[in-house]
Order: sequence, then structure tokens, then C-alpha cells
Amino acid sequence: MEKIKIEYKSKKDLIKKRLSEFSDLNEKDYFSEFLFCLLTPQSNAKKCWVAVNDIIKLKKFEENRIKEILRDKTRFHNNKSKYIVNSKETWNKIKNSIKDIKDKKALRNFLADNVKGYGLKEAGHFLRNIGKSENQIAILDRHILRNLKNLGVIEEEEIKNKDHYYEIEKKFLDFSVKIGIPIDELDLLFWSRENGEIFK
DNA sequence: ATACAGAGGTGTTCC
DNA sequence: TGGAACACCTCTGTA
Repeated sequence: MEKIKIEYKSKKDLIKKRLSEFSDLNEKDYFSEFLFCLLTPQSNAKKCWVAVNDIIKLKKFEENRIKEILRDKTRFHNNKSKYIVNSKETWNKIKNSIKDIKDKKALRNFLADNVKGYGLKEAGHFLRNIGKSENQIAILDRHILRNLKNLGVIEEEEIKNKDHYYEIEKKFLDFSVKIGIPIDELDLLFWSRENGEIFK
């Protein structure tokens, strides 16, 4: 635990800078982040971002065209191209929910239930990337779970169901309080550990 | 060269 | 009703 605190100190400024960039994001850019989080499951984040920038240039969100863009950049391009076409249609509803639902966990759960292609993990990822996670949300992917296990915060890396996700989320939140590092910053810290930089 | 694990998971089906 | 099994899919790094 002391080791993490030391590690945190050395990367604190960089992490805070990255988080402030998320918070400073213009609302016009929310949709790009929304698409990005639809693409990242089991895929390379940087290539996903390249794909997003190709997709938002399109005049029309035509499924086959999106498929072509995704084919060599992400896994599951057939499913994801469908999710993206669908998300374009429901974006207004999603945008309103971001404004209207004040409780961040409730908002995260709403997104997971109403966006095809979002589960709890990606819904949280999206909120963090637009600067609205407010240190209340855990983005539980395999890297974070591995880190939590190594730290003894959890026993097993597998998430069984929604309630189990909430349970691990609480343990992660409690840990972040205990160690005195906000959970949004811990997430980026764990990530910088694995790939040496802080992307998104 | 060929093999194989791993990539910021989610949706559907079947019982 | 809930959860286990399976489908989705291709590229990259490492041995």
C-alpha cells in the first residue's frame, strides 16, 4: 500500500492533468466519447479512437460504411457497427439523461440499461471520459480487477453478475478512501502501470 | 514460421 | 428467474 502512494506521488500531476482534460471537454465532444466506449471492449483503445474520428466525419451513419471502418481496427465490427447506428438514433435521449439524472450511479445504471453495447463497465468508462464520474464510479475491467486482486482488495477477478459488480465497486471505493487516493485517479494510475502512459 | 494469449465486454440462448 | 455457455471477430506481441 505504501508502494502505491509513492507511485501515486510521482504520477499525480500527470493524472490530475488528464482528468482535468476530461472535465474540460466540450459537450459537442461527448458523442465521440460515447462512440469510443462502444468500440473499446476487447479492442485496442488507440485504434478505437482512430475509428471514432473516421466515423464522426461521415455524413450518414450507414452500417456497411461503419463496418468497413471498424473491420481492421476493432474486434466484433458487425455487432459494433449496429450499436453505433443505433446510438446515433438514441443520442438525444442519452444526452437528456446526462442532464437530468443527477445521481451518478443512477445515471451509470441508466446508460447500461438503455444503450445497446454498454454494460456497467463501459457506461462508467463513458462518464469518466466526459468528466462526470465524480469519484463515485468504478470502471471494472480485467486490468483493474487484476490490480485489485494483487492488492488483496478482492479474491477473484471474475465478475459474476450486476450485484457482484456493485459489490466489487464498493470495495474499490472503500479502498480508495482508505488509501486517500480518489478512485478516478487510481484507475488512471493502474492503467499507467500497465502501459506506461495515460490515454483514456 | 506457427502457435497462442491477450486486447479497457456485451448480448443472446438455453435450461 | 438467473446464471452458465456461447457468439461475436481480428490484430498484435511474444515464444
